[in-house]
Amino acid sequence: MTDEPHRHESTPDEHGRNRVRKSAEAYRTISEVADELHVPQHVLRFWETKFPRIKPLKRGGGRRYYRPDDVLLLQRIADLLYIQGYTIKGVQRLLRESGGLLHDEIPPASEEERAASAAERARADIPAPPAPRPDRLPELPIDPAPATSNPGHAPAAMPDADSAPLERARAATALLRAAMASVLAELEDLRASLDK
DNA sequence: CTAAGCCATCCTATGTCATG
DNA sequence: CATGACATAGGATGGCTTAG
Repeated sequence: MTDEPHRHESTPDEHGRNRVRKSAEAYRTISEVADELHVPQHVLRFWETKFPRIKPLKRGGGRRYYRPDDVLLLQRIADLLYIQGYTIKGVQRLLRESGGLLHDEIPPASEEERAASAAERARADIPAPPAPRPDRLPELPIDPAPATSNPGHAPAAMPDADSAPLERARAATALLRAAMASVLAELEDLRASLDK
């Protein structure tokens, strides 16, 4: 089979690099996916070992080519891990329990799942991991990726499809940044007073 | 016998480095 | 860009000893 991953026209990316812009259906290399998700490459490989459902195409030399489906799934995993605060186990269970459902259909944090995940955390005594300051950060429900409910059509991957959850994630990130900046300022003050 | 304290080991979720 | 080995920090777990 000549499953040559298809590329598309080339345009400079936001960094000015002349990067190949791919269509929604295009296959992506690990570096592209890592860039897109803001996750280091080794983390993607690590996830591959933890989530058997992540199965990028491998071509000669062992190079990975991620399908849009894979990218979506990875996006969802990243969201659950980093935004929702699930553990890998929790995400694994979500995927398992969601049966055949994939990325765009991972049960949007039903009460049971929330409870199960909370129970798991309680058992492990995990304090709501990336411990976003509860008094400041907005609740980010596992988005049901509503826009993706156009079965058989353009992959949910692309911009508008997921923009709402993306916006929420961005808002949360901005708040986190602000919180971290103030913590950093405090630490610097402390250090300054210690240096005296 | 039981509770408490200490220590070693394992696990998790990455991160780093070497090498191909 | 790939794989694999090793490192890390914090928490969980289990075994052993000691004191009441």
